[in-house]
Amino acid sequence: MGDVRWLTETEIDTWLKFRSVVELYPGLLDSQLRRDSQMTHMEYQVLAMLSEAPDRTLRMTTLAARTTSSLTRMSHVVTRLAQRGIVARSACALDGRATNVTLTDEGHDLLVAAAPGHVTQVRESFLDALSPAQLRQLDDICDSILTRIDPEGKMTAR
Amino acid sequence: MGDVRWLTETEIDTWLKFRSVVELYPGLLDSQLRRDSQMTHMEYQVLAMLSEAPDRTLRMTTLAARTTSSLTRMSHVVTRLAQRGIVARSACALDGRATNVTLTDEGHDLLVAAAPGHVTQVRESFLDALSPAQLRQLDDICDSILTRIDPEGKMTAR
DNA sequence: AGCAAATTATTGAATCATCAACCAATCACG
DNA sequence: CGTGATTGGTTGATGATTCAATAATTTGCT
Repeated sequence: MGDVRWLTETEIDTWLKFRSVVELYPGLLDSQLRRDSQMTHMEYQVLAMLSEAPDRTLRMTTLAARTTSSLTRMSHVVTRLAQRGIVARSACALDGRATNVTLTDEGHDLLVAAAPGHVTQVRESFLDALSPAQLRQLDDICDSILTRIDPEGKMTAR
Repeated sequence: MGDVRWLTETEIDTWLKFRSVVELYPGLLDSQLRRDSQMTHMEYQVLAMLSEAPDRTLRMTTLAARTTSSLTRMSHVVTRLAQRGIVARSACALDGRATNVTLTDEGHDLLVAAAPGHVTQVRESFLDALSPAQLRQLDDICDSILTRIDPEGKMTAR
């Protein structure tokens, strides 16, 4: 239990900026997708990950890991998407505990319709805001941070 | 209405990492503060900003801007903090529309008790994860992003 | 002065996330 | 081969955030 190392002025500045970004960014993504495509960013991410998976199907745990979601949260998200006919749940033949989630055709149509707006948002607020050098720097920076906050890579599996 | 510029593989990689960070980070801060100090990160930020203000008092709008919060959200947060005796609302003498929010002594004690744990969390998950060069890079990167997502600086006033 | 527009803030309903508790299936290992 | 531990997943209650609507005050203009 050593003493706390308080932050310097410079550290506070950088920290508060970073804090603003992580606090503001999720809401930005949510509001564009909600407004234009009636879905949250987490829902979009689910559709995107399923659309790239074999048979457009993934297990709950995998889906949660690929979208940085807790299993609990994913369960609620999938319940809502299933009620809307966007995904379908099914039992996994290989493991009786597991649940498979499949993207329906309807869900795929929804993703196709939502993608341009979302990609444009990502370009305008992120990719086009930074130089190629900054993007490379940020890639490394995110690696370092993720190593600290999710050492096992449980939440960030690819 | 031009065509969408889809993302390259490299862009997708960087984007998904960044996305993971912004998605994971707020929850990390919340869970440490909730566990150790019975408050959310937004509540901590309110206490921190008030503690540095003259008379430990700020107007709602200023408080919202300094904590990257909407006014609506801040109104709810302040209602809860006031119920717990951590802050006090009062009318602003200069502008009949405005509300002042003041940190109580009890609130200040709570902040003092919570600060070491929070600062340690910030060091371990952020400042100590990055080199001095990376911190400088990230400072610039955050400036660029914030310019895009909050051009007027409405949410990020200091 | 007088009135429209903008600013400041609050409220209530709906939505979403988190936490704790739980259940069922599989694994590890004596 | 059985039993305790682990893994995979769901549920319901609680709490926080957003959205839309509303109200009161001030500002800008003529």
